[in-house]
Amino acid sequence: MNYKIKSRIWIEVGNNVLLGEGRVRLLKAIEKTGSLSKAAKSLKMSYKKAWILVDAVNKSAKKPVTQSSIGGKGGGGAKLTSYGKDLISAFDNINKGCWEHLDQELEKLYNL
Amino acid sequence: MNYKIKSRIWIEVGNNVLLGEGRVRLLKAIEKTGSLSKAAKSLKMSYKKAWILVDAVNKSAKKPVTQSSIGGKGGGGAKLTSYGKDLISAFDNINKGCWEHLDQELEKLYNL
DNA sequence: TATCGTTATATTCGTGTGGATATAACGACG
DNA sequence: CGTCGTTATATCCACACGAATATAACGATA
Repeated sequence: MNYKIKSRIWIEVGNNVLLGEGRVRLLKAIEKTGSLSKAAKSLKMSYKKAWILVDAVNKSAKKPVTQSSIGGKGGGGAKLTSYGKDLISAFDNINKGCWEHLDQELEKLYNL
Repeated sequence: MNYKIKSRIWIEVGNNVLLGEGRVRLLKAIEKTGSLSKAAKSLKMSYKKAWILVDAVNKSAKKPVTQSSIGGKGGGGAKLTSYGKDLISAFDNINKGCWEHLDQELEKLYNL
């Protein structure tokens, strides 16, 4: 009866959260805009929160996920490392697989 | 490198959350203790929060998930309906399947 | 060398969430 | 008929979290 199965997945390394859906959204926005402040604005998120998230990602990851520059043309900016892009691809792949798996499980609720 | 993929799933009906991991834990505690207050205590949860959760479950579900009585021997109590037990079984089944699926996906992170 | 937009960081403030508390109603039972 | 432990509900309060704000540092470029 109109059931939906929803999910949130995240990747931990040690005791720290490395990537979750919110962090991935933010990283993608950085990739698109080339700046942390613009990325935050595009997601209607405060700069502070965005900065804390990116900082946490880089502290948990084995290699830097973003590379930022201060000053210079346009005031500076931030972009993803190729390692960061690889992580995002892996996360998206796993997350999509999870959704598809759960969609198939919906039938287990049909008679309830 | 010591990656873990974690997940939370929940079932929605319409726009309301029907069951999530916390609610299932609470319902199982009710089944075990026969009382909402004892269930809350066993989970170190306030009675208020427990009551609100159970109320939300019953309001979202098509049929009652718990049945409670006030007064009488022992002051009253709460127990699961057979419909409630079926829902919990389905949830556990789907959740366990999700974990196993994600465990297999871990290999996608091995080289990162 | 002044300007500009960004990164990076501290501080203050409002708000919503949960915890603690209080209380009424209830019904079996001694 | 009084006691008891529970369900059900309202009220108050503390704390954590995010939003908003302020400010310093930075480097290319005009």
